Amino acid sequence: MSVIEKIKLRVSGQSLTDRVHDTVLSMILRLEIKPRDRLSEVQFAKELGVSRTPVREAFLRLENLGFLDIIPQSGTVVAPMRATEFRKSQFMREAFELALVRRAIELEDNSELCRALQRQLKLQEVHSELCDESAFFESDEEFHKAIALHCGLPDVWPEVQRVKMHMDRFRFVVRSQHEMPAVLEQHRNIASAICSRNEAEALSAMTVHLRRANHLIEGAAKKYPEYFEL
Amino acid sequence: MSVIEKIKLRVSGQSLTDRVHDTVLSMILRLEIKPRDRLSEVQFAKELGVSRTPVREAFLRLENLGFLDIIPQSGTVVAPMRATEFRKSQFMREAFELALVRRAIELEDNSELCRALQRQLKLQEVHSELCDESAFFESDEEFHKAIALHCGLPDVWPEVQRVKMHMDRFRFVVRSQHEMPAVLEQHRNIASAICSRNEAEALSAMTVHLRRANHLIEGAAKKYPEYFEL
DNA sequence: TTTTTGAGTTTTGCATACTAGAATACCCTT
DNA sequence: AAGGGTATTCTAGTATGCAAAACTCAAAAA
Repeated sequence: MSVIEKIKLRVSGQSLTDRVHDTVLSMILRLEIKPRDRLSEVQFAKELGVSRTPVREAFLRLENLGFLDIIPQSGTVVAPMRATEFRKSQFMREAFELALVRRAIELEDNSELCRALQRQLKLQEVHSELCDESAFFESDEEFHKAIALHCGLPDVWPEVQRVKMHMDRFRFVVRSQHEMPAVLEQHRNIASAICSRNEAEALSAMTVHLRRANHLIEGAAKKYPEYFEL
Repeated sequence: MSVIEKIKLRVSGQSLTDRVHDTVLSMILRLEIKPRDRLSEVQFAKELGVSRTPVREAFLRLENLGFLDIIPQSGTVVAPMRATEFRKSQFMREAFELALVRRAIELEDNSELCRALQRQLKLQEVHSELCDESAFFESDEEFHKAIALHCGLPDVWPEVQRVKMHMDRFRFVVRSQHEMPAVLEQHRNIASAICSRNEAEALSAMTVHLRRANHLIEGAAKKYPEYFEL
């Protein structure tokens, strides 16, 4: 029997390939299909009511993104959470976001950025009090996105998002329910340091924020060894 | 008549898709097919003696990489050199390589890295004297690659390479024949600053190096406006 | 002269059929 | 019962066929 019970095309992109891609990616990130789970092009095609072609093209995209391992003539599996992948993503995200912070501080007029950050902080206060995790998560993204956009680098944000997805996948396994207040506090530190143009402080605060879940990984690897590859 | 005269599969990867991908990418980077040139899946399939499928899959990969624009039901064109793409790639490469330099300097034992850098410098001296551009280019890559590898981040190098390709495409248009001595000098500065663990100097030298071609872009855009999209 | 419209061509998107290789199951041998 | 070898059954890789959207261009109408 399959690992999949019932699937539907979730997102309505343009092409079938896009929709299948978004659907499968969402399932991977939410751990509805788990690392090392075996996938089958024909099975997904049947479940989704499409042909193999868009499924295959979606799988190829997901392999490029590092979420699937396609073994020729053999099979396709959800990529295990690799220590190397984690280190790589961690490094890349730090490199991006710290460089963005530096730019944000060099900005001649950062008032608009500061307003945007404050707006998200207010939202996060509310979401934290209401324990609305998904809304908090969304505002979290907007917070980081705002920095990229106001630096005049809107194209960089999708790239940050790309590596962020991998980190989120790791973090999803070790998610602690009540980390919203801590994250909010870290965001406050980042925002205040940026707006007061304190570079050292801003870089430090962002580093702390981005590394917050690092020490939890090995615990998760012990708890779910079948997900990991170390 | 086609923009393509005679093509052969150049690289012998594993799958046909891989080979087509490498072939077309090489043609794009060498400007054998030019920005805004119209491509056709069927035409390439015929020329290369394969079916549409591997060509299509290669095209999709190249679209993801940002080298092709696929317009549904209309056509596929080589992506023009976009100012936004240039800024993005420039930012990303700086973020990566500066972060790598920081790590290299924090390395407890960087003797091996320094030896590797010196080795490439020696090679570059020779290649520069012999005016062997392609060999110099190769050693240039190895120089930057060495930094990533000796930081214990081998997985990051392919990512650097990925954004580097875009920059190289820009630089190919504005290539000045006799820049090898200047590049060699910049490499020397970088290597000596890294090996003497002078962080500020190393970052500055790397920044200068990575930005060396920036001011030439607008000239190139005037000379070949049909390649660019500003 | 300008615009429109419509037939025909070309394009990619998607579906399906086929091939070759890898994994597995099964049978035969010992 | 265990081991080895073969046949079957999966898989992804590739080829091809079909459909629908978009572009071309010429002819007709305003």
